[in-house]
Amino acid sequence: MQWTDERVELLKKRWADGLSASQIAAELGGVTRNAVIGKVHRLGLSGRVKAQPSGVARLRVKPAPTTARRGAPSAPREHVYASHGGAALQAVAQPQARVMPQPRVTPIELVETQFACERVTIMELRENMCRWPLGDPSQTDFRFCGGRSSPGDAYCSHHAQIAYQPANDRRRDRRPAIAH
DNA sequence: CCCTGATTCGC
DNA sequence: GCGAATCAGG
Repeated sequence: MQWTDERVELLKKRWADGLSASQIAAELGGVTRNAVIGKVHRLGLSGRVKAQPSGVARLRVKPAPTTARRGAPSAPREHVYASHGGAALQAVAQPQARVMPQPRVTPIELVETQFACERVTIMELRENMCRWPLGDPSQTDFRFCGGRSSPGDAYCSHHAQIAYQPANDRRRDRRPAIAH
């Protein structure tokens, strides 16, 4: 694939939108996230507006000329960050919690977490995560189980058991009620 | 492990 | 210029 003007423009836009490199790569197609990141750097777009904590410029010392080749794991690159933001972190003192932590337990959670689902949002859902729905898809608190599933499989082992329950097994209610 | 961006360097 | 391999981090 080549970086046509159109693709570059879309890349710029999505990058400005805050999408991750992998997301952009998926949208563009034909490129990996590495390609996207590489291009971003070549375009000089790197370093998205990340609330620079203090006035400390994120200076990066030029790496000393090294004899180590790419991929030499035992050749430790010297740490080159001039600042790690330590001062800025200290400046942000944690305010005392004014409100007691509350065990917010909604009825839905009572029911749905009985099997310790990950409860991921659709954005967090990945290929190898269980897509068992939790709750009302029209509500904002709708989640998916998110448990580990074999890549390509819709559900985790637990929910697959429910989903693919053979019809002739249902006769005498052998399995626990489908509560979740 | 899943992911993120950053960097190097052979091509 | 491109991007895989790698690093460093969340």
